[in-house]
Amino acid sequence: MALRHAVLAALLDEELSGYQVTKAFAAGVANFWHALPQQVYAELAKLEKEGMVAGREVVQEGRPNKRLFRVTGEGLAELEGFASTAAKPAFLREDLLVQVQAADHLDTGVLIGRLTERYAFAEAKAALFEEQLLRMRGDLDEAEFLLRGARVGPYLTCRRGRDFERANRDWCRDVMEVLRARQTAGGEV
Amino acid sequence: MALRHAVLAALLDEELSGYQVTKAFAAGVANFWHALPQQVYAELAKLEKEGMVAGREVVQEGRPNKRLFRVTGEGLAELEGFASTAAKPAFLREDLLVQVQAADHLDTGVLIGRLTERYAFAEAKAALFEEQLLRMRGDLDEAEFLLRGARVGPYLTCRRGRDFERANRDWCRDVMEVLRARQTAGGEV
DNA sequence: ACTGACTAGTCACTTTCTTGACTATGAGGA
DNA sequence: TCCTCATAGTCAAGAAAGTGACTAGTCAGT
Repeated sequence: MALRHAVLAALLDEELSGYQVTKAFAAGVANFWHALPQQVYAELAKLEKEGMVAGREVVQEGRPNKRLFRVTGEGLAELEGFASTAAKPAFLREDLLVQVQAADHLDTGVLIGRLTERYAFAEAKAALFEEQLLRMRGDLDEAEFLLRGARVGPYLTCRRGRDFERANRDWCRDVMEVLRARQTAGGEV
Repeated sequence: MALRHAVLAALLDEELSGYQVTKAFAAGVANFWHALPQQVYAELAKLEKEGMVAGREVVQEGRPNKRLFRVTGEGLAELEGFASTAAKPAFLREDLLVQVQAADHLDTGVLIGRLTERYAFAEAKAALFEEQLLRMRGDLDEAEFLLRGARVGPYLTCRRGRDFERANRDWCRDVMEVLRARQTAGGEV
């Protein structure tokens, strides 16, 4: 039941529409969680019913009206409660890891294909996070921003996202190297 | 539907009982996936019905009998199919990230508590993975093992698990440093 | 004699996540 | 004019994952 808390956390700093929250989750502001539009809207509806968020209709011209949500006092209390109970650590859960686990029994060429894809994805994602970090800290250098910046929470989670994807990228590179070296060595013998 | 493939991958190198697979998943051989006993047994039953794994009863003395499973040709084909379709990249999905995202609105002391817990957990997990790696490569040095060792798949995924937990540990440390520095700086102003 | 831990496994239930489709409106380009 | 994309959101159904409780025997320690 952490999706609700992720939604609350996303709404803390700004008033957003469901659509905007969705975007945030899709893009990678969801460096800290991931969810589809349907889940986001459903969760927002539940949160509103429970009084954790308050929505207000905004009439727009030239595009559909929207509802902006903000976190209420109760919502903040809920988040505080969540933060004060132990967080369960996440596990790595990647299809690619399962595939590499079976590497010795599968075709190396196919696997290298998967690794190449994941490498490119990780690289792109890391670059995206890096951009976000730059935007967030503006013209301050990182140390200064972390000490005196207004909101460091999103910055810190974004940094974790960046480093995670960098680690994925490096791991893909290393695994490909090993697989290629073994192919060559296998030929030698 | 990757649990089934994770189970298949776990059974590739050795014939295991459901209980042993469970252990593997619980401990951290599940560096690449995580599942509870109930899920493992249910998946094994399904896989057997579909002919992906074959079980055989082993009568034991002094302890309950068990059923050992091995992957069949069909099971291997299923894994090959899985490896040849694109792997969907995983996202970070940690309670603690959600909590840190909201850091600017929550009590720093409470958060540092969570971070300390996660730090210790990550440290312990990383050490465990490191031990496993040592066991797997025996007296060979890493480069030699990766080039000539019999089975490198599990080694490579375990290395990813270790590095993941190290990254978690380092991130926790950095976040705590930032939060503490800001508390002090806040007091100054 | 009792307690707790380990082996080996199962049932029932709930929550969460994912898939796929569908409603509208307006803007910009071929 | 038609097509596609972006905004803004909803419904229904199903697969996957997680929770809690429970059986039953063995072994080591207190």
